[in-house]
Amino acid sequence: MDRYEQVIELAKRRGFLWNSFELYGGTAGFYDYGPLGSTLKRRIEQIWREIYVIQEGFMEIECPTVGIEEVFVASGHVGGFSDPLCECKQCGEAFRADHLIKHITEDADSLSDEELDNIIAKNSVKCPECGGDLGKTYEFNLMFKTQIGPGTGRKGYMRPETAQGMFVDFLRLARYYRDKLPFGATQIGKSYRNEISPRQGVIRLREFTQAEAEIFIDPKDKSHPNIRRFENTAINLYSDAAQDIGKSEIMTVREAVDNGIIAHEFLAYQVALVNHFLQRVGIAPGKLRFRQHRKDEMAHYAIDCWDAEILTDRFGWVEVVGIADRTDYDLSAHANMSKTELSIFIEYEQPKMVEKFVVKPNMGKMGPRFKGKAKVVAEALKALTAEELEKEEIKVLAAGEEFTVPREMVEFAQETIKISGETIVPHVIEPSFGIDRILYSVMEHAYDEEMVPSKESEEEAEDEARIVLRFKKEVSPVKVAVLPLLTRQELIEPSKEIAIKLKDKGLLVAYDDSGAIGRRYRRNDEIGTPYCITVDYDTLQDNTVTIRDRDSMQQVRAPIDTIDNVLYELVYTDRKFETAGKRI
RNA sequence: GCGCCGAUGGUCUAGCGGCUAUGACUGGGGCCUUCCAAGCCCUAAACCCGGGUUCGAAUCCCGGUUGGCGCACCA
Repeated sequence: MDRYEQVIELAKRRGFLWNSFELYGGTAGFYDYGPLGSTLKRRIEQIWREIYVIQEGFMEIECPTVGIEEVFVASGHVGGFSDPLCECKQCGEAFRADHLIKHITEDADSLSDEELDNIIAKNSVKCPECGGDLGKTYEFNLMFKTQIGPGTGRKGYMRPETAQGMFVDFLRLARYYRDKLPFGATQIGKSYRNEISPRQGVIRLREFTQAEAEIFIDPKDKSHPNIRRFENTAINLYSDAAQDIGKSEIMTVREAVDNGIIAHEFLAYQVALVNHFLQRVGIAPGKLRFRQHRKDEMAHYAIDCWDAEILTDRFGWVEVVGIADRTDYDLSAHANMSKTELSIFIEYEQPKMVEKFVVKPNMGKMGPRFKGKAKVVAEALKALTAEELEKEEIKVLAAGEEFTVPREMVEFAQETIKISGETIVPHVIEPSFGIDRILYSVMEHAYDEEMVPSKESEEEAEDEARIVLRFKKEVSPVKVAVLPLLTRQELIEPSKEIAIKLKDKGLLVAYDDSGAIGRRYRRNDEIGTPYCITVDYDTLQDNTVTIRDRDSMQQVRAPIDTIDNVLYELVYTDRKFETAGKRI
């Protein structure tokens, strides 16, 4: 049993992850989050929100998971998110049809399926594997298609990423942020991709949770106002160059920027922020690296792109976050599609005075003379020089026709114009998180089997394994278990009272009075509960209980009346366990 | 999508033509129990689905579903 199997087995058994639709045999690529999984996921998302929404100030929005066709035509997903596949009739191997004819045509990737078939037939392209005949080319689009409304209603797609919602809402967002760059918006939600063959459990799903931020910045200023926060943070970088020698390198953010390893300060800040987030939710720092996209794997419009990768036992390095400078690609694409300018007006610190040659055709005179052609003639005039405009009879070519314009119909002058700013299309910095993958990684990195001496077999000295999920206290689904030492009414009653007190403090509490105390400790270790409170007979004498620490199995004794505050501080602040009570 | 290998209580598993289908752990109820999976009693719980072969199928064959691995794919 490898680590993956151990984690998945525990996850299934204890209510973290279940195969969806199991009752009906299940379907690949879908997972249910059970009671603990769902809670764990929410805790991870909550930390994400704390960092991106509260600290960074990128407000969260919520857009539909179904999108209309235009959105995904603009984003390129309708055309580009599918691949033309064609299969060998003999051996069944599937190939990218456009790749098969790359050596024959130049623009192979822009051809239709029919055109691809034609070229394949004309050049009698055969299966590269076995030489067999190739079948018809078909498009495999990775988006789930649906229909909006009844009948022949409008075409819709399940969104393959949450990002488009933020781009589509750009103008509204810009207004919300009062037209000041940089600003950003975030979204946490489900996205859908009809994967050809989803595998590897929760690593590749057909329905998955993304957390994305779209940060809009000034293309001419990619510094970050708060870079000092991370300047000296050391990060494990696996740059393009480092990949050539196959060894990542730990360096500070400042070094990475100064040496041009990360394209610019703003992107470097985002890389550092992701690093901070992943470690806070419990990813082992030694199993985390940032890999730069190679020149040939990066999207053509992107300036620089880094993937956060986490080392897992079975799958090796798994990509969990992508951080990219996508330039103005997305906004420009939607601007073209929607025929709406998606830009921001940036005011200069000092208005610029610009000398400009201005041509002012007198439309009141030109209109009657040139009728319907007046507009094109006027446009043509604007392109002329002062010298040409000074002639008595101005000859101008417009719409393939020569027109003669009398001098008095057009004025021109050298003018000084005040320009107080300019319109720019912001660049987009996009950190995009795969929450499901992060959740699995958090579980795997938290999973630990520890050998502890067994009480019973002292002579044989047979140790037994203690399974512990060493979650960060912040992310553990259950924060504290309350356990009467024995199943006796006089201990049960005060235990339940303590549980209520802790719930009132907002802590997720488990109460358990079945079985021997040791068994209950182990049950809670297995789901990563950081603290157990035990009520014993001393409690009835002096109103104190024991608090047991999951990682060290040490106990302290603390009074009941402040137990809720103590637990809260242990879980959510830096308060040390040793300070929680008297060491036993 | 192709190829190879698997699928038995909640979990892990035995069985490989002839049962009332092993066993362990877990779960529930009870007894006992003063701090790390103790003991005793009781109890619940499974042959992935559909066809076929056979007197008889958990077992053999075919198809499907599903899981793992390899290939392809992975904006």
